[in-house]
Amino acid sequence: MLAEISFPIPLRRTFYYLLPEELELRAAPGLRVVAPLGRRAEAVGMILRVLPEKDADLTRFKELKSVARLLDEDPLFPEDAPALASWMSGRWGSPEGLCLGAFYSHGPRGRSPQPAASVALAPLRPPSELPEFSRFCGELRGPGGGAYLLRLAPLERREAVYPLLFGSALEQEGSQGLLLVPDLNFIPALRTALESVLPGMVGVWHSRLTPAKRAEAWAGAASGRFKVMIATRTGVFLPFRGLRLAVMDGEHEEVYRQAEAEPFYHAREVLLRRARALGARAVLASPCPSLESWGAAASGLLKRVDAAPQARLAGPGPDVRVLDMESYPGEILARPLAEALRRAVEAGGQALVIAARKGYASRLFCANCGWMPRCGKCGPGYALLKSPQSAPVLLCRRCGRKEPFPVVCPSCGGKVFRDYGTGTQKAQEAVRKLLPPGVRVARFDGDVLRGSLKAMRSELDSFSRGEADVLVGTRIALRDLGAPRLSLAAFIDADADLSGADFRASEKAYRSFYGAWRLLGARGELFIQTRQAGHYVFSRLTEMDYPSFADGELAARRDFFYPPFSHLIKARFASFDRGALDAAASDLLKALSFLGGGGEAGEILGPVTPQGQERRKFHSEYYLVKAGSEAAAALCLKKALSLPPRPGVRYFIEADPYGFQ
DNA sequence: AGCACGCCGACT
DNA sequence: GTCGGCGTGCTC
Repeated sequence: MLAEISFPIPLRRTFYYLLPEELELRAAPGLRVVAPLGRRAEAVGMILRVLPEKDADLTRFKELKSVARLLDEDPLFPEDAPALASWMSGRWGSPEGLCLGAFYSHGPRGRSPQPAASVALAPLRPPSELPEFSRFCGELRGPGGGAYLLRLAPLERREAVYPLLFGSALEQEGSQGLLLVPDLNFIPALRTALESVLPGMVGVWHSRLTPAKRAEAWAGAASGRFKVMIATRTGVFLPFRGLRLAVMDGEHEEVYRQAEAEPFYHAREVLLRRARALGARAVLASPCPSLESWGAAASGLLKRVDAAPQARLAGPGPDVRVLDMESYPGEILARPLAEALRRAVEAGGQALVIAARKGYASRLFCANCGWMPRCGKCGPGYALLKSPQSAPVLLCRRCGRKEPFPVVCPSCGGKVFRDYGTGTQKAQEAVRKLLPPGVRVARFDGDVLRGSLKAMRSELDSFSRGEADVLVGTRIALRDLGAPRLSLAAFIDADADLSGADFRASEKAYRSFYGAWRLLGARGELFIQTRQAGHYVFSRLTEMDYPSFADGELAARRDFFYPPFSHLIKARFASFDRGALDAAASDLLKALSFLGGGGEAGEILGPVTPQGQERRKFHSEYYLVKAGSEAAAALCLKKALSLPPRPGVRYFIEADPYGFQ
C-alpha cells in the first residue's frame, strides 16, 4: 500500500511513499508521519490518503521511499485539517502543504499525547445588570454552533467578560475553549482571570514560549488537559479534542492577518471556518468591530450581540474639537490645544498625545536646495530618529536600513537640514517645551529599536498607573491603556491616517478617535488636528456612535465595491525592463478577462505606479482586482499565481492586501 | 522550508 | 593553503 503525504514545504504537490507492512493497518488520513524527504533524513508530514499501488501513477519515479513511522494513533484534527488547508490555499494563495503545516508543524516532533481526564465545571451566574449579556451566556450553555459578533460595553474589561463566557460554555465535561488575543501582553491578566474560573486548566500559546513550554501547551490542548487556551494568532491552528467555544478578542486588529511569511491567512476567517467545521461556537468580540464583521452581521452571517446597549456614556461625553491646521501654520500643537494641555496638566489631569508616526520626523531635506536622502534600495525618503544617548540617524521605514545623519548635502554642499512631519519624539519634545519642568512626559511607540519593547512597555504602564502626566505615542498606545486621571486626548496629525489610497483609512481613524473618546469617559476634551476638517469622518464625531458610523461606512463600501462587498487581489509587477513589465501586465489582464462579463461581478483598477518611482530606471506598478465573490476571487488568485513567468520580471500577488501606497 | 553542492574572499 | 559566504537546485 501507498500513502499520499503532504509536507510543509512551498511546493504545490504531494508525495507518494510506500507503507511498510507493519504500518499498513494503522495508517489513515490525518495522521502525522515521519519520512525521509530529499536530503533530509526525517521530515514530518501528514497522510492525505492511503491507496493501493495500482491507483497511483508511479511511472515518473525511479524508486519510492518508505514511511519511517507514524506519530499519531488517531487524527489530531477531527475537523479535517486538509480540507481547511485546501480552502486556505485557495483563499490566500500559499501552497496547500504550508497551509496544512500551520496546523501540525508548530507542535513538538514527538508522539501524540494520550487523552487526559477532564473535569466538569461548577455552574456560574453572570451578573444580572447586563440583561443582554446574561441572555447570551445562557445561549452559550445550550448545544450547537453559530457565529456571533459581540459588541462589548465601552469600558467593559475583558478580564470580567471572558471568564463568564467560557464558564458558561464549557460546563460540559471534555469541552474546550480558545481565546485569541491580538497581543502577547494581554495574556497574563487574562490567564489570571480565567484561572479563577478554571483553576489549573488554562494553557497559554504564543511565539515566545520556550521549546519545553511550547510542547507542553500543544500537548495539553491536544490531550484536553487544558480546557481553555489563550493564544496569539497562530493559536487558531492548535489541536483540540472538544472545542466548544472560540473567542477572538479585538477582532478588528490587523495583527490577526499573517502577510509577512507564508502561509498567508487571516486568523479571523480561519477561526470562523474551523469553528463551523467542529460544530463549535465562534465569538468575534470588539467595541468597534471591523467593517468585514459588521457587514457579515448585517447580512446575517454573524449574530449580533450588543452588550453595549448604550453606546453613549452617562454624561455628556468628551468635548470634541476638530482644529483646522490651515489656520495654524507651522505649529506642532495648535494654540488652542497647547493652552488646553497646559490647563489640563495644571489641574492635575493626564493627557494623551497621539502622533502619526514613531521617530522624530518623517522626512529630512536640505534647507538650501531641497535634496532629500533616500534609501537606495527602497526609494522613499528616510525617517529621522533622535536619541538622547547617540547622534541622530536616518531610518528606512520599509527595509529598516539605518544611515548616519548627513554632514553635507551631496547636491549643493549645504550644511543646514530641516525636517518635516511630526513623529512621537518631536511631539514629546514639543510637549516638554510647553509644560513646566516637573511634568512627567512618557512616550510609547511600539518597538522603535528592537529589544527596547520592555522599556517602552514600562513607559506605558507608568502612565496607566497615573505616575506620568502626559503620554506621547502612536495610536498603538490606545490599545491597552489605562489612564486614571485622563482629561485630554489629542491627535496631532489626523491627516497622515486619512491621506493615501487606503480604503480602510476612515475606519482606522474613526476607531482611534473612538478609542480615545472612550478612555476620556464622560468628561474631558478630545482634540483632532487636521488639514481636511471637512472630511466625513469628522462630521459626526461629537456623538461618537460607532454603529451609525459603521452603517454609513458600510454603505460607502457597497457603493465603491470595496470589502466586504468585494474581495481584493493586488498584483504587482517589478522590472528594469519596461517592455517585459507591460507584457506581464497584459498577461494578467488577458487571464482575468472573464471578470465583469458573464454575470461574474468584478473589475480591475490600475495600473498604479507607486509615488516617487515615475522617473527611475526600475519600474513597478500594480493592479487591484475586485471580485464579487470569494469563489471568483479564488479563481483570479489562482490565475494570477499561474501567469507564465517573464524573464526579468518579479511578481507579487497578494490576496486581501492591507495598506496601499 | 531545509539541506547540499559549488564557486569566490579573509583567516586559524 | 582551509573556512565560510549565500546563489542554485532538488525533494515521492
